[in-house]
Amino acid sequence: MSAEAWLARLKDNGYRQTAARQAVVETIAQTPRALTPLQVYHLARKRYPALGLVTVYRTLEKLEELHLIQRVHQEGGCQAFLRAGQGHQHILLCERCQRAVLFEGDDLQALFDHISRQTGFEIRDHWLQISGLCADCRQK
Amino acid sequence: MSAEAWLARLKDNGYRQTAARQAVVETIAQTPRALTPLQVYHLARKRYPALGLVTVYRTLEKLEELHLIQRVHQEGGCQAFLRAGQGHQHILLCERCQRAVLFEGDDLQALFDHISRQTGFEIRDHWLQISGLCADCRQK
DNA sequence: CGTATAATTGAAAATGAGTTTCAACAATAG
DNA sequence: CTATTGTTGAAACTCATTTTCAATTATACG
Ligand SMILES: [Mn+2]
Ligand SMILES: [Mn+2]
Ligand SMILES: [Zn+2]
Ligand SMILES: [Zn+2]
Repeated sequence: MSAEAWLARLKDNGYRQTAARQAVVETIAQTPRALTPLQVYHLARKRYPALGLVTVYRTLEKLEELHLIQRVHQEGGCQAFLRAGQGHQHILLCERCQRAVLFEGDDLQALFDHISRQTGFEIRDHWLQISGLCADCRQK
Repeated sequence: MSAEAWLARLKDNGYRQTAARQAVVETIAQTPRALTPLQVYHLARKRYPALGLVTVYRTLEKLEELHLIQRVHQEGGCQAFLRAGQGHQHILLCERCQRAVLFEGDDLQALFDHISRQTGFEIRDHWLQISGLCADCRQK
Protein backbone atom coordinates (compact mmCIF):
# COMPACT_ATOMS: atom_id res chain seq x y z
CA MET A 1 0.00 0.00 0.00
CA SER A 2 1.45 3.31 -1.14
CA ALA A 3 1.70 6.66 0.58
CA GLU A 4 -0.95 8.00 -1.80
CA ALA A 5 -3.36 5.26 -0.76
CA TRP A 6 -2.76 6.14 2.88
CA LEU A 7 -3.48 9.79 2.26
CA ALA A 8 -6.66 8.78 0.45
CA ARG A 9 -7.70 6.68 3.43
CA LEU A 10 -7.12 9.64 5.69
CA LYS A 11 -9.21 11.84 3.40
CA ASP A 12 -12.02 9.27 3.30
CA ASN A 13 -12.16 9.50 7.05
CA GLY A 14 -12.59 13.25 7.11
CA TYR A 15 -8.96 14.18 7.65
CA ARG A 16 -7.40 16.86 5.50
CA GLN A 17 -4.37 16.50 3.32
CA THR A 18 -1.51 18.66 4.48
CA ALA A 19 2.18 18.92 3.73
CA ALA A 20 3.08 17.89 7.27
CA ARG A 21 0.97 14.75 7.12
CA GLN A 22 2.24 13.89 3.70
CA ALA A 23 5.84 13.96 4.92
CA VAL A 24 5.05 11.70 7.86
CA VAL A 25 3.03 9.26 5.80
CA GLU A 26 5.58 9.00 3.03
CA THR A 27 8.35 8.43 5.55
CA ILE A 28 6.62 5.55 7.27
CA ALA A 29 5.23 4.00 4.12
CA GLN A 30 8.67 3.88 2.55
CA THR A 31 10.74 2.64 5.49
CA PRO A 32 10.99 -1.14 5.94
CA ARG A 33 11.87 -0.81 9.62
CA ALA A 34 9.89 0.05 12.72
CA LEU A 35 10.43 3.71 13.61
CA THR A 36 10.03 5.60 16.86
CA PRO A 37 8.19 8.94 16.80
CA LEU A 38 11.52 10.74 17.05
CA GLN A 39 12.98 8.76 14.16
CA VAL A 40 9.92 9.56 12.06
CA TYR A 41 10.37 13.20 13.00
CA HIS A 42 13.99 13.37 11.87
CA LEU A 43 13.38 11.50 8.62
CA ALA A 44 10.22 13.39 7.75
CA ARG A 45 11.84 16.77 8.34
CA LYS A 46 14.05 16.08 5.34
CA ARG A 47 10.87 16.25 3.29
CA TYR A 48 9.19 19.07 5.20
CA PRO A 49 11.59 20.96 7.47
CA ALA A 50 8.93 22.95 9.32
CA LEU A 51 7.37 19.75 10.69
CA GLY A 52 6.77 19.68 14.42
CA LEU A 53 7.19 16.61 16.62
CA VAL A 54 3.66 17.09 17.93
CA THR A 55 2.29 16.56 14.45
CA VAL A 56 4.21 13.31 14.20
CA TYR A 57 2.50 12.04 17.34
CA ARG A 58 -0.88 13.20 16.11
CA THR A 59 -0.44 11.59 12.71
CA LEU A 60 0.77 8.30 14.19
CA GLU A 61 -2.36 8.28 16.32
CA LYS A 62 -4.61 8.61 13.28
CA LEU A 63 -2.70 6.06 11.23
CA GLU A 64 -2.90 3.55 14.03
CA GLU A 65 -6.61 4.21 14.42
CA LEU A 66 -7.10 3.42 10.72
CA HIS A 67 -4.93 0.29 11.10
CA LEU A 68 -2.43 1.56 8.55
CA ILE A 69 0.40 1.19 11.03
CA GLN A 70 0.97 -1.09 14.00
CA ARG A 71 3.08 -0.90 17.12
CA VAL A 72 6.08 -3.23 17.28
CA HIS A 73 6.97 -4.70 20.64
CA GLN A 74 10.64 -5.31 21.40
CA GLU A 75 12.88 -5.93 24.38
CA GLY A 76 14.20 -2.42 24.10
CA GLY A 77 10.79 -0.76 24.03
CA CYS A 78 7.37 -0.74 22.45
CA GLN A 79 7.24 2.74 20.94
CA ALA A 80 8.14 1.87 17.36
CA PHE A 81 5.67 1.80 14.50
CA LEU A 82 5.59 -0.12 11.27
CA ARG A 83 3.26 -0.14 8.28
CA ALA A 84 0.57 -2.76 8.73
CA GLY A 85 -0.46 -5.29 6.13
CA GLN A 86 -4.11 -6.12 5.55
CA GLY A 87 -5.69 -9.04 7.30
CA HIS A 88 -4.05 -11.32 9.82
CA GLN A 89 -0.28 -11.14 9.66
CA HIS A 90 2.80 -11.64 11.76
CA ILE A 91 5.98 -9.67 12.05
CA LEU A 92 9.39 -11.06 11.20
CA LEU A 93 12.22 -8.89 12.53
CA CYS A 94 15.89 -8.97 11.63
CA GLU A 95 17.95 -8.69 14.80
CA ARG A 96 20.85 -7.18 12.93
CA CYS A 97 19.55 -4.66 10.38
CA GLN A 98 16.11 -4.22 11.93
CA ARG A 99 14.36 -4.93 8.67
CA ALA A 100 10.77 -5.97 9.24
CA VAL A 101 8.88 -8.33 6.99
CA LEU A 102 5.20 -9.16 7.28
CA PHE A 103 4.25 -12.75 6.99
CA GLU A 104 0.80 -14.23 6.53
CA GLY A 105 -0.52 -17.72 6.67
CA ASP A 106 0.10 -19.78 9.75
CA ASP A 107 -1.59 -22.86 10.98
CA LEU A 108 -1.68 -22.81 14.70
CA GLN A 109 -5.03 -24.54 14.98
CA ALA A 110 -3.59 -27.86 16.18
CA LEU A 111 -1.58 -26.05 18.83
CA PHE A 112 -4.60 -24.03 19.93
CA ASP A 113 -6.81 -27.10 20.16
CA HIS A 114 -4.21 -28.70 22.35
CA ILE A 115 -3.94 -25.67 24.63
CA SER A 116 -7.69 -25.34 24.77
CA ARG A 117 -8.13 -28.93 25.87
CA GLN A 118 -5.40 -28.63 28.43
CA THR A 119 -6.37 -25.30 30.01
CA GLY A 120 -10.08 -24.91 29.33
CA PHE A 121 -9.46 -21.60 27.60
CA GLU A 122 -11.50 -20.52 24.62
CA ILE A 123 -8.87 -18.99 22.38
CA ARG A 124 -9.95 -15.86 20.58
CA ASP A 125 -6.81 -14.13 19.47
CA HIS A 126 -3.09 -14.56 19.26
CA TRP A 127 -0.02 -12.57 18.64
CA LEU A 128 3.14 -14.03 17.19
CA GLN A 129 6.33 -12.13 16.58
CA ILE A 130 9.41 -13.78 15.15
CA SER A 131 12.99 -12.59 15.08
CA GLY A 132 16.19 -13.76 13.52
CA LEU A 133 18.47 -12.86 10.66
CA CYS A 134 17.21 -11.73 7.28
CA ALA A 135 18.60 -13.26 4.11
CA ASP A 136 21.04 -10.38 3.58
CA CYS A 137 22.44 -10.36 7.10
CA ARG A 138 22.78 -14.12 7.13
CA GLN A 139 25.57 -13.94 4.59
CA LYS A 140 27.76 -11.56 6.54
CA MET B 1 7.71 -21.25 42.62
CA SER B 2 6.92 -19.71 46.00
CA ALA B 3 7.69 -16.31 47.44
CA GLU B 4 10.25 -17.95 49.76
CA ALA B 5 12.08 -19.44 46.80
CA TRP B 6 12.18 -16.02 45.15
CA LEU B 7 13.65 -14.45 48.27
CA ALA B 8 16.22 -17.22 48.39
CA ARG B 9 17.14 -16.52 44.77
CA LEU B 10 17.57 -12.87 45.62
CA LYS B 11 19.76 -13.77 48.57
CA ASP B 12 21.87 -16.11 46.44
CA ASN B 13 22.57 -13.18 44.19
CA GLY B 14 23.86 -10.96 46.95
CA TYR B 15 20.65 -9.08 47.65
CA ARG B 16 19.45 -8.70 51.22
CA GLN B 17 16.14 -9.80 52.60
CA THR B 18 14.04 -6.86 53.73
CA ALA B 19 10.43 -6.33 54.75
CA ALA B 20 9.83 -4.09 51.76
CA ARG B 21 11.11 -6.67 49.29
CA GLN B 22 9.22 -9.42 50.95
CA ALA B 23 5.95 -7.56 50.55
CA VAL B 24 6.58 -6.92 46.86
CA VAL B 25 7.71 -10.47 46.17
CA GLU B 26 4.79 -12.08 47.97
CA THR B 27 2.35 -9.85 46.18
CA ILE B 28 3.58 -10.74 42.73
CA ALA B 29 4.16 -14.40 43.46
CA GLN B 30 0.61 -14.80 44.69
CA THR B 31 -1.28 -12.83 42.06
CA PRO B 32 -2.33 -14.73 38.92
CA ARG B 33 -2.60 -11.56 36.87
CA ALA B 34 -0.10 -9.19 35.34
CA LEU B 35 0.35 -6.15 37.59
CA THR B 36 1.59 -2.65 36.87
CA PRO B 37 4.13 -1.13 39.28
CA LEU B 38 1.36 1.00 40.77
CA GLN B 39 -0.87 -2.02 41.28
CA VAL B 40 1.96 -3.86 42.96
CA TYR B 41 2.50 -0.82 45.15
CA HIS B 42 -1.11 -0.67 46.32
CA LEU B 43 -1.38 -4.38 46.95
CA ALA B 44 1.98 -4.69 48.68
CA ARG B 45 1.27 -1.77 50.99
CA LYS B 46 -1.43 -3.89 52.60
CA ARG B 47 1.39 -6.12 53.79
CA TYR B 48 3.92 -3.40 54.51
CA PRO B 49 2.33 0.06 54.71
CA ALA B 50 5.60 2.01 54.78
CA LEU B 51 6.56 0.69 51.35
CA GLY B 52 7.63 3.31 48.80
CA LEU B 53 6.85 3.18 45.11
CA VAL B 54 10.54 3.56 44.32
CA THR B 55 11.25 0.28 46.04
CA VAL B 56 8.63 -1.40 43.91
CA TYR B 57 10.43 -0.25 40.76
CA ARG B 58 13.78 -1.33 42.13
CA THR B 59 12.51 -4.74 43.15
CA LEU B 60 10.81 -5.33 39.82
CA GLU B 61 14.09 -4.54 38.15
CA LYS B 62 15.92 -7.17 40.16
CA LEU B 63 13.24 -9.80 39.72
CA GLU B 64 13.22 -9.26 35.98
CA GLU B 65 17.00 -9.49 35.89
CA LEU B 66 16.79 -12.87 37.64
CA HIS B 67 14.04 -13.94 35.23
CA LEU B 68 11.58 -14.47 38.05
CA ILE B 69 9.09 -12.13 36.44
CA GLN B 70 8.41 -11.12 32.86
CA ARG B 71 6.86 -8.15 31.17
CA VAL B 72 3.45 -8.67 29.56
CA HIS B 73 2.68 -6.75 26.39
CA GLN B 74 -0.90 -5.69 25.79
CA GLU B 75 -2.85 -3.24 23.67
CA GLY B 76 -3.34 -1.04 26.67
CA GLY B 77 0.33 -0.90 27.61
CA CYS B 78 3.46 -2.90 28.26
CA GLN B 79 4.21 -2.03 31.86
CA ALA B 80 2.63 -5.02 33.55
CA PHE B 81 4.62 -7.82 35.14
CA LEU B 82 3.83 -11.45 35.75
CA ARG B 83 5.66 -14.28 37.46
CA ALA B 84 7.72 -16.19 34.92
CA GLY B 85 7.83 -19.95 34.53
CA GLN B 86 11.05 -21.76 33.92
CA GLY B 87 12.15 -22.53 30.42
CA HIS B 88 10.39 -21.61 27.23
CA GLN B 89 6.75 -20.75 27.84
CA HIS B 90 3.92 -18.73 26.42
CA ILE B 91 1.33 -16.56 28.05
CA LEU B 92 -2.39 -17.25 27.90
CA LEU B 93 -4.48 -14.26 28.97
CA CYS B 94 -8.15 -14.12 29.86
CA GLU B 95 -9.70 -11.08 28.22
CA ARG B 96 -12.39 -10.85 30.86
CA CYS B 97 -10.83 -11.52 34.27
CA GLN B 98 -7.21 -10.90 33.25
CA ARG B 99 -6.07 -14.22 34.65
CA ALA B 100 -2.77 -15.28 33.14
CA VAL B 101 -1.77 -18.90 32.63
CA LEU B 102 1.62 -20.04 31.45
CA PHE B 103 1.68 -22.67 28.82
CA GLU B 104 4.62 -24.72 27.65
CA GLY B 105 5.13 -27.05 24.77
CA ASP B 106 4.43 -25.81 21.29
CA ASP B 107 5.45 -27.14 17.97
CA LEU B 108 6.02 -24.30 15.63
CA GLN B 109 8.86 -25.95 13.76
CA ALA B 110 6.83 -26.72 10.66
CA LEU B 111 5.62 -23.15 10.53
CA PHE B 112 9.11 -21.79 11.01
CA ASP B 113 10.54 -24.01 8.30
CA HIS B 114 7.89 -22.71 5.97
CA ILE B 115 8.58 -19.09 6.82
CA SER B 116 12.29 -19.63 6.55
CA ARG B 117 12.00 -21.10 3.08
CA GLN B 118 9.68 -18.35 1.95
CA THR B 119 11.57 -15.34 3.32
CA GLY B 120 15.16 -16.48 3.66
CA PHE B 121 15.16 -15.60 7.34
CA GLU B 122 17.07 -17.65 9.86
CA ILE B 123 14.65 -17.78 12.77
CA ARG B 124 16.24 -17.43 16.17
CA ASP B 125 13.50 -16.51 18.55
CA HIS B 126 9.77 -16.10 18.76
CA TRP B 127 7.20 -14.64 20.98
CA LEU B 128 3.68 -15.96 21.16
CA GLN B 129 0.92 -14.56 23.30
CA ILE B 130 -2.59 -15.97 23.29
CA SER B 131 -5.79 -14.44 24.59
CA GLY B 132 -9.35 -15.59 25.06
CA LEU B 133 -11.66 -16.65 27.84
CA CYS B 134 -10.57 -18.78 30.75
CA ALA B 135 -12.60 -21.78 31.82
CA ASP B 136 -14.36 -19.82 34.57
CA CYS B 137 -15.27 -16.84 32.43
CA ARG B 138 -16.51 -19.05 29.63
CA GLN B 139 -19.45 -20.21 31.72
CA LYS B 140 -20.83 -16.76 32.47
C1' DC C 1 -12.32 32.23 -8.06
C1' DG C 2 -13.54 34.64 -2.87
C1' DT C 3 -15.33 33.49 1.60
C1' DA C 4 -16.89 31.07 5.75
C1' DT C 5 -15.98 27.27 8.53
C1' DA C 6 -13.74 24.01 10.93
C1' DA C 7 -9.49 21.27 11.01
C1' DT C 8 -4.61 21.58 11.56
C1' DT C 9 -0.36 23.45 12.85
C1' DG C 10 3.94 24.34 15.84
C1' DA C 11 5.50 26.55 20.10
C1' DA C 12 5.18 26.58 24.72
C1' DA C 13 3.44 24.82 28.90
C1' DA C 14 1.88 20.95 31.45
C1' DT C 15 1.76 16.14 32.72
C1' DG C 16 3.29 12.03 34.75
C1' DA C 17 5.69 7.57 34.75
C1' DG C 18 10.01 6.31 35.82
C1' DT C 19 14.81 7.51 37.57
C1' DT C 20 18.37 9.67 40.36
C1' DT C 21 20.12 11.67 44.53
C1' DC C 22 20.88 11.58 49.26
C1' DA C 23 20.98 11.14 54.17
C1' DA C 24 18.98 7.90 57.42
C1' DC C 25 18.43 3.18 58.37
C1' DA C 26 19.14 -1.86 58.68
C1' DA C 27 20.84 -6.55 57.11
C1' DT C 28 24.74 -9.25 57.25
C1' DA C 29 29.54 -10.96 58.31
C1' DG C 30 32.92 -11.38 61.58
C1' DC D 1 28.55 -5.64 69.27
C1' DT D 2 30.53 -3.29 65.45
C1' DA D 3 31.92 -2.21 60.89
C1' DT D 4 30.61 -2.52 56.46
C1' DT D 5 27.79 -2.07 52.76
C1' DG D 6 23.21 -2.57 50.77
C1' DT D 7 18.63 -0.62 51.14
C1' DT D 8 15.10 2.64 52.09
C1' DG D 9 11.63 6.46 51.17
C1' DA D 10 11.25 11.41 50.18
C1' DA D 11 12.24 14.82 47.20
C1' DA D 12 14.16 16.45 43.05
C1' DC D 13 14.69 15.50 38.45
C1' DT D 14 14.14 13.71 33.59
C1' DC D 15 12.16 13.30 29.43
C1' DA D 16 8.60 11.24 26.35
C1' DT D 17 4.07 12.37 25.49
C1' DT D 18 -0.09 15.35 25.87
C1' DT D 19 -2.56 19.61 26.27
C1' DT D 20 -3.39 24.39 25.34
C1' DC D 21 -3.73 28.11 22.29
C1' DA D 22 -3.49 31.55 18.80
C1' DA D 23 -2.22 31.59 14.02
C1' DT D 24 -2.59 29.24 9.69
C1' DT D 25 -4.67 26.57 6.04
C1' DA D 26 -7.60 22.95 3.69
C1' DT D 27 -12.00 22.36 2.07
C1' DA D 28 -16.93 23.13 0.87
C1' DC D 29 -19.97 26.12 -1.10
C1' DG D 30 -21.57 30.32 -3.34
MN1 LIG E 1 -1.53 -16.02 13.31
MN1 LIG F 1 7.32 -21.20 21.67
ZN1 LIG G 1 5.07 -4.17 24.27
ZN1 LIG H 1 -11.15 -15.33 32.91
